[in-house]
Amino acid sequence: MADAPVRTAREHYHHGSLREAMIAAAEEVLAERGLGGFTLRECARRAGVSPAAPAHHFGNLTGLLTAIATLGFDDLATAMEAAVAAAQAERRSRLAAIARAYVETALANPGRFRVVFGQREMDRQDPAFRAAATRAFSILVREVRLSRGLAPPSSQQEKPAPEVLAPDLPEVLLAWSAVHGFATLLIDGALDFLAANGSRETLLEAHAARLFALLASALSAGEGLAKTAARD
Amino acid sequence: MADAPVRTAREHYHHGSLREAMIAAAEEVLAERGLGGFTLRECARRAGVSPAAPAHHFGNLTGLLTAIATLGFDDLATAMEAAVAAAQAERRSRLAAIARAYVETALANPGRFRVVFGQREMDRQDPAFRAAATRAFSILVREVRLSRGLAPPSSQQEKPAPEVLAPDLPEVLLAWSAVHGFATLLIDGALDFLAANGSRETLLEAHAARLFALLASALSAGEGLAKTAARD
DNA sequence: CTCGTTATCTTAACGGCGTCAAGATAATTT
DNA sequence: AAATTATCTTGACGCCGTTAAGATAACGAG
Repeated sequence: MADAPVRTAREHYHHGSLREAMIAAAEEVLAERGLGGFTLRECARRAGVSPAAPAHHFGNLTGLLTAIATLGFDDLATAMEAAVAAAQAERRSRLAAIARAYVETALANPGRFRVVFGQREMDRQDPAFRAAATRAFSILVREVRLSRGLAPPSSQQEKPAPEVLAPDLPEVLLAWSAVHGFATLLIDGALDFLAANGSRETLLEAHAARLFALLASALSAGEGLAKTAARD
Repeated sequence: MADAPVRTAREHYHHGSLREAMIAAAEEVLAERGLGGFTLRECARRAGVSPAAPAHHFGNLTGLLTAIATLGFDDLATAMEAAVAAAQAERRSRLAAIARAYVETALANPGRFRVVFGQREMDRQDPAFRAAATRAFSILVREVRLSRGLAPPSSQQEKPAPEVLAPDLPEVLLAWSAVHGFATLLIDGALDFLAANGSRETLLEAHAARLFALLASALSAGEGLAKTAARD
């Protein structure tokens, strides 16, 4: 909750830092009730403010969701970087580490994760959002290349022009799709039938290792892919 | 639209076949406005009926969505079977065919696909829904096993006890995750930055073949996986 | 065929939602 | 000190899902 206003200001007519308070409230509501129970009015209520107040800061609900999505994407990128840093060991384990970080982030707050991927109307063209998305994607591209024994793209190349990563695009897409799909299936409950009565965290623990190992071996085996795919 | 009532009955007090009419209207709304613009009242309106009428047939919105999800899962399974039948050629192309069918189904009506995977509250315990889900999953399990040169599980085994497919579970999960993730990323617009100004169908055409080939080779290469995965 | 019973649908209302227009109040600039 | 601007409240609008009460049709039993 954290009284964000710089100094008191709660009972003042002007809130003082409503933007931060709204975002904090929104994250709270998402964690507590999920995306389904997410409401602009409820966020305003928790920020101690009238339903119309947020309009000036975010325009409308879409604006608030875009802000949340941007933060969520940033956290995703941060979690991935942290995971890589913690497991610099071997190429294969780096990829598994970011995969695990990705899924764990999704599972830790599914509502937030759903906002990031636009399950509710938001502005994917927003510059800040695009920057966060690009950052996360660049990490993935870099790690996929590393895992295949290739040089990562120059870090100057902030905006990954599609041509630059073209040769690795299938591998990157496979990695992202597999990890994102696993995360999505998990938080949507589509895999619950696999766990007699365990939680989704249990499901993750049970299958993540083998799944990511399989993915990693698929990517490195792909070095000779062109032929392999055509072989049979 | 299709005037479903068995005979006239449109201006009658009793609709006659409201259940079917509601489902048809719901599919229409989903196709037209997506899940975001989906509304029980709008469906009732199109069925030519008061907002309270559907309650008797579906209980509430959740009931309607569960019915839609069941049909959607069934169509998914049917599309996969049809794709396999059309491409019986070779093991590898069978898997690519169902993968393509899966993604194309998602792309053809994203709103419907989102309902199937519970982006809006529904009853995943509903027996009819579970049956449809099990059917689709069984197809995937069978095809993954076939692609690895193994005998498919006996078709008697309608309900795939987790133990039965345990040895292949990582492969099945990778396949499902990759395909589902690709479909999800596509319909959520997360991959739009890859297409300068093309449609999502263009994106699919551009990347599906290489992506699915890579996936297929990953699965068959996994025959020696046990050791690889255990090594950690 | 008639009559009660049951299934189906309508009307009217409730509270909650996102959003907008008008006005009040504080902060900031001039 | 006054004027301007930014911020927030109030009150209203239309739409939403759901419910309760009553109207109407279909149906089975006598």
